[in-house]
Amino acid sequence: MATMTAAQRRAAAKAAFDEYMAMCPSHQVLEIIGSKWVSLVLSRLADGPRRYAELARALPGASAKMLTQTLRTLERDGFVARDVTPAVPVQVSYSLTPLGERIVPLLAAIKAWADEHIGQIHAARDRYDAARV
Amino acid sequence: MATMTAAQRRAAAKAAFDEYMAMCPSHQVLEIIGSKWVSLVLSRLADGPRRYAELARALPGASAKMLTQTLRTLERDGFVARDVTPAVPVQVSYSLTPLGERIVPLLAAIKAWADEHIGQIHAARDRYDAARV
DNA sequence: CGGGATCCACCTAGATACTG
DNA sequence: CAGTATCTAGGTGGATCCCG
Repeated sequence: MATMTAAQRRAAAKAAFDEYMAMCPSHQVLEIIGSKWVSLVLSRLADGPRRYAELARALPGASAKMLTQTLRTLERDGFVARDVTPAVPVQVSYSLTPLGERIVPLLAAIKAWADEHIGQIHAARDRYDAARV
Repeated sequence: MATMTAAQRRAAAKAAFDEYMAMCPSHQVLEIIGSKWVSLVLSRLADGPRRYAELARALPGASAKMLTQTLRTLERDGFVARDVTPAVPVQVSYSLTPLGERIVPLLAAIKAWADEHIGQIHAARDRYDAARV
């Protein structure tokens, strides 16, 4: 119907925007590192290769499913390598690829910024929350 | 029961880990900027103050609810300022605070990294996907 | 204009159980 | 050891209606 033109136009704009978002490199990277367990896993692997169970022990908050999912995604994106040693029982080791090592400094930069400004963020939160009690 | 000791120990470790995560500055910052619309809103405001409707038009993919929610969170965290001009109808303008301006370079660094490495990520994805067809 | 409130559909993450 | 499969509850975002 003609009465839906405005809605349709909005839908088209939204679709185009979604497509743009999906293409935007910085948003894709943000989606990767913003994922809950990625930074933790990456920082563990930055110290050297780790086996699955070692990662699981180091990250008690992550369920096996999430850990596997995180590792699969990172493997797919080329940040980590998965090495299977056929043995009984099998041994699987994860390590950073060159690309994975290149993102470590970025993570470090984010951490440095966070450490420097987290106090201001908390102060702002306290102020905001106090204002609307 | 004594048989639950292992499970209890895991639960305790998870709780401690969750608490640590909640405290970790870099994870908090990652949670903020990893939020879907934050980087877009911030980049818009980096160019100067914008009114609510202007932001909504610039971000067709965001529903009014999400835009409001994003702006509220950013305001609470001290990144943006909300200025209300009492008029009929009322005018609300959003702008970056000094803290908000300080995060712009970090976002720029992420963008630079993303632009430089997105090709490798896509190549890795293609390789991974092709390998398991 | 700039939202708040409400309801709903979807997706995700966790728990559980099983396997090579 | 290193996962996979299934089920389900809870959270998240969208749509809609209403208000100052």
